[in-house]
Amino acid sequence: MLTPERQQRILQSVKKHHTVKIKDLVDETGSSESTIRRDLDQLEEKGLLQRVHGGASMLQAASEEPSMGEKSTKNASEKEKIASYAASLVKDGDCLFLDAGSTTYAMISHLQQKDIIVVTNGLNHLDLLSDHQIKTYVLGGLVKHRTRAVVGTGALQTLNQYRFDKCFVGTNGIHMEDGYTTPDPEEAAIKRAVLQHSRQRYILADHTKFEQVAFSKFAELEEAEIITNQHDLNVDLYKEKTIVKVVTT
Amino acid sequence: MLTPERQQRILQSVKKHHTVKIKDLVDETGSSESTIRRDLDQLEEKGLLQRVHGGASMLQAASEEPSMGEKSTKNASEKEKIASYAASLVKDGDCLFLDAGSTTYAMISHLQQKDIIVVTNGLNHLDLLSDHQIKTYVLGGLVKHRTRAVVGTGALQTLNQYRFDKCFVGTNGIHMEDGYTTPDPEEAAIKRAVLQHSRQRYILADHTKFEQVAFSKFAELEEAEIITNQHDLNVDLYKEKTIVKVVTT
DNA sequence: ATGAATTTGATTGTTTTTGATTGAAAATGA
DNA sequence: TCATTTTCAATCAAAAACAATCAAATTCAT
Repeated sequence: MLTPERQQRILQSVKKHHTVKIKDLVDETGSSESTIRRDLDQLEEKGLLQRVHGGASMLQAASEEPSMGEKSTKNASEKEKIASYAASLVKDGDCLFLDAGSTTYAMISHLQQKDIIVVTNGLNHLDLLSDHQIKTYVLGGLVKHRTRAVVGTGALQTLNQYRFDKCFVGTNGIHMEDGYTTPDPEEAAIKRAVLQHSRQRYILADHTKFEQVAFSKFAELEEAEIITNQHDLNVDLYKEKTIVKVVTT
Repeated sequence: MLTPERQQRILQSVKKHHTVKIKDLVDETGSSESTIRRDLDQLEEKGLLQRVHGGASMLQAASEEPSMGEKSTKNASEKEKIASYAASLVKDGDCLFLDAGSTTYAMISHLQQKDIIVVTNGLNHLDLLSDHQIKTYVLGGLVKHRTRAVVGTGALQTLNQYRFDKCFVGTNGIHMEDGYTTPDPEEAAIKRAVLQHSRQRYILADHTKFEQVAFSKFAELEEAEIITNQHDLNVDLYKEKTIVKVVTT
């Protein structure tokens, strides 16, 4: 692969995901770590991205949509921790569902070399899953452009064909009375169906999601375990209703 | 091979792939490395491409996503011409299927601002479709990493839910006796099912696909119209079996 | 046809790029 | 905090690509 092409791919990847790990770039391009490192140095020199420990991220100035961009980068390290722990729960031979969303996306890098089958409705996930040679099924249905998720009745029907050992689902709100909620009714329908078809059910949520309520409810607290990170809020109350794993490291 | 012809081929190759390796150009033209090197130097001198270590790439200015306006004017590649014509067949209100593959991919840019619904099994298509805000459904099923297509029984079942006004399908081989063929049986199965569910059926194929036979047959010649570009081969024989549109402009 | 001019392909030694290695630095986890 | 793991920067040898050169082949003009 020629240098300009490789660097172009790197830039695209950074633009698309806001942050990339060197390891993922190595997988994606097939080049060595040294080469990627040199590329990143050059690209930073040109002011096209920002080097960070373990990879690279977009420049602050260049992030066009402050709302969306910030949202997905802000709690990146916390999401990474949650994702890392979640991935450690996955065993060889598992068949799992990965919800669309940035936290579940972060899981993928930690799943490599596991002999598993992944089903997902997150279109952004597919690139990385391909890179890691993970056997992947995608739900069929309407493509939601904003969230890059597959939704709709078609997706629900596709889901009926599958049963999962474990599922990892994101949420926008966790609340004692109102359970798990998300803004989009169609995505909620998917999440609901996924939970119904899975033996073990995990909700991935950083601390900003607690005590929040969004429009569409997709499950009661008891119906899934919560994986979250450490924060001020005391989660003992929630622990009375379901298992809550607080990832500390 | 004559010098102007060779350099023309080089330019085409650069335009097509954005970057080319010298080795590939050597294989493609049958000339020696030295000659190619000299050609590249000259072409760079003229400002028609950019030399990079190991090959050449398009000029920075042109390497940005070419806007559709200029693309459709003169120097459109053969694939572009086919894609452009195919897109012109699409009318407001149509529901259509776009096969995975580069020619159908090229159609997408020409579909903007049409009020249509697109169904596809090509994962690479989704980004562009999203960009153009085209209402899109994706087939569900196994993700074929190499071709970035969705295949498998799941996809076939999903297909049963849809009926198309028009479908645009790629192929690897077109042959008088053996009909339309493609190397992968699973992708062939998809193509077959798509044709069955569509009112009007178009096969997109540049001239290299004629008189070729691949492993898996997915339809007889009569079952679809062919859209191709102009070339030496006389297609009258094929016209006895089905409609063949030869795109000239 | 003959000789000059041009183009081509092979060869040479040089430069650039690449990937692996190593010890230092940073992040992580207890 | 300290030990462990991960990432980093620097270095180096191998590989790939390069520019320069030259002889053979081709083309062209006379």
